[in-house]
Amino acid sequence: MKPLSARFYQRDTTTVARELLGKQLVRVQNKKITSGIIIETEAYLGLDDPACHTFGGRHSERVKSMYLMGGHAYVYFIYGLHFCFNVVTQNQKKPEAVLIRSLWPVDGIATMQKRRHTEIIKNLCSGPAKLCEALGIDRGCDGYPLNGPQILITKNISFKKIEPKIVATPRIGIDYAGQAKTWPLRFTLPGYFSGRTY
DNA sequence: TGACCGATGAAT
DNA sequence: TTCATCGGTCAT
Repeated sequence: MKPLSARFYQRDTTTVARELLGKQLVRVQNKKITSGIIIETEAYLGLDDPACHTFGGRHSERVKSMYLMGGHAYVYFIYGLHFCFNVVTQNQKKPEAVLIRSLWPVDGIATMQKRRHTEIIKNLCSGPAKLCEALGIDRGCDGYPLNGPQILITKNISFKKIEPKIVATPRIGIDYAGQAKTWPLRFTLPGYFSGRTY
């Protein structure tokens, strides 16, 4: 399992959000491996994006990881009970990120079922907070590099195969963001995994 | 110090 | 569609 290079992340955020589809997110914790194929992402475009936590150059303690070089994790706590996992993109001058919204479970499914308190496969990683719980990702993972050993992202399905299937839609849960709520920055693979175990 | 609100999930 | 639930943010 060779992790993606840092250069993969240090590019245009929308491009990274699209190309992360079909990649495999791997979490190693207490010698337990859980992983899944990324099937839904959202791009957050930094200083000029009203939906982004760094909009207008906000630089609080919570978002400090977004100012790391591309290739690190940004994990934050939301709604008083959930965590969301993001991949930092670009560079320190461009604090942008990609929210990972759902996975197709691959490794460690029994572990995920235990952590999620459900046997139902489709409920394990089908949401940003669900996949964090299934993979054991919390605020302690904030700022981790994405080339291991605790968290890494590897190639899996070729992007050429994925690309024709990608559908772009507006992002979820950002009604406050004015015009930006219509920007097509959410990327999914509708039906791609139907007929499989997901 | 305090009010407000959220990149959600689960039950209804 | 409703609500649980509390940290982050920003205005006092």
